[in-house]
Amino acid sequence: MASEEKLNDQMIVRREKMQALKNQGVAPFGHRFAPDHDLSSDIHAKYDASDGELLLEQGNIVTIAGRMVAKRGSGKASFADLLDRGGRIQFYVRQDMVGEEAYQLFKDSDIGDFWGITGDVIKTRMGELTVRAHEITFLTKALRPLPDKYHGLQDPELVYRQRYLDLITNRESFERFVNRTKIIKAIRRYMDDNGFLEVETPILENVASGAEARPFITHHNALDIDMYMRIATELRLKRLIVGGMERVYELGRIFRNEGMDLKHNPEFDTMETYAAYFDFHDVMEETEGIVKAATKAIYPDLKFEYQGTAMDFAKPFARLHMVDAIKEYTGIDFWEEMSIEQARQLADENGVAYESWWKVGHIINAFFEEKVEDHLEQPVFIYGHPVEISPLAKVNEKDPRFTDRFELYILGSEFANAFSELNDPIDQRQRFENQAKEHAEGNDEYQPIDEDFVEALEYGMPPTGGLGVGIDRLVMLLTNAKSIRDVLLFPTMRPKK
RNA sequence: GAGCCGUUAGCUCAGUCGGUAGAGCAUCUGACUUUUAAUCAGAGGGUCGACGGUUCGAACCCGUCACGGCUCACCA
Repeated sequence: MASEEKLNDQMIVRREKMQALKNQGVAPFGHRFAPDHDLSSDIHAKYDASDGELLLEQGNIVTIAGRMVAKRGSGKASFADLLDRGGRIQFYVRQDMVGEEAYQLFKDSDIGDFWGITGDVIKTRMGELTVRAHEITFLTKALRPLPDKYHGLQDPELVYRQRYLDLITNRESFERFVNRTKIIKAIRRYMDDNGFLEVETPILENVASGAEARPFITHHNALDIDMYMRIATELRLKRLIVGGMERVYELGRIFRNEGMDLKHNPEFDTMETYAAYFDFHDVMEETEGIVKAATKAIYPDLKFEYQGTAMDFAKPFARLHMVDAIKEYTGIDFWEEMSIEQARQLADENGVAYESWWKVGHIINAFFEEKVEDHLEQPVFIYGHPVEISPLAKVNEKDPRFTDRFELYILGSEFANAFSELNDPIDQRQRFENQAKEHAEGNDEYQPIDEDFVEALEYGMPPTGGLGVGIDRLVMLLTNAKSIRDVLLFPTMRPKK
């Protein structure tokens, strides 16, 4: 509480200035102000190229509002920078133009205060586009000083806890969040344009299923039952396919009670899409379309850099069977039928660790993750995952060891996971039961049996292609962010105490 | 969860061998009617993350804890 916090010299001075404003009849926390529709960025766009003398002749009048983020005062004429959502623009206040009283008010104002400025657009001697104030309106007092105007806010803890300060002082961070929104809007537009219906399904669930992850548990008081925060939207959306919606998607928050690091936050956004009559090849086309539409929103030519690596999304994305990928990078051929003993021997020989309850498919997956994943740089669809690690995917018609599933890999990370959905209720029940068995044998991340979902399948779900996309990961890639925390406005933090 | 690193003025950061705390920005006073991290002259501002220990003496050495960052493990 501020009342308990010790005020430093600057906070005391600003409170005194606030009182002085009140005494003069100026509201320190003002009311409505009507800037015209031009933001600082619009003014730059319109006039940056114009000649200074021409601008003076034209006398273009603008009204802008924003936070004063820099101030270069002088006796009877001052320059300052105003920040609005379009960016910064310099403004110029002269005593002989705004009057003595207003000029004194301006001189007494602090960096961080909000001003409304009406004036003409000019260019200074140095050629900087500037709004020369005719009238200034004090809008809001800042009672605390802003972070260093040159370095911005650097302390990562403060960047995440006090994101508003990061947004004020670090423009690239502000732009990144604007781009996040552009990416998400582009994805939604792509889905809408392709006949998918956006839906919303429950976040509070009685069974947390649809993925292998530990859920958050919460409690509903009136019903006196524990509930789970959803870990996926999968099983709800498939019920809607049973219900005849045919093409649905949901883009929203899911929650997993697991570790946090550069790529993981306990709450994060996914998009899942389901299309009746699609198989996983159709979903690959769809996925490529989504990723390219998202990329285009930021990089129209589909070329960009991520942390120094050049990425080119203009070309078609490569497609590679998981077993072929392992063969390519290790020479080991898992197409050959083998016993669990043989698979374990290969794992031992190649330093791949495994659990006692693992089957051959788990070991194939481990080879992929340890020997292949890191080498995948440009976008590639890896398909044909073993059935053991794909409890919701349809098995391949020709080789029942593998499923009609794919994941999109870029720069060693997974960006999408998709498959021809399992629509056989008998098989589905069997796979849930196998998962329950794995749980008993030591896998603590498993899919609990969702009886209600199996019942839905019994009514008949058409052949369906499903897709899951990690939205935050995609935003990281497209905004050159190293940490997931840099694309989340308010990442999860331990309480400050 | 483990290992390593960090925490000093509002912000960004120095701080030597353990000897009573420094800079820039910001703030305050004064000067200045085209500045650009404005400039010039002066001034104020600190629970050195918290607690404990060693020592005549601790920002500095040791221990515990808190918060954060990175790496690893698990996962998307």
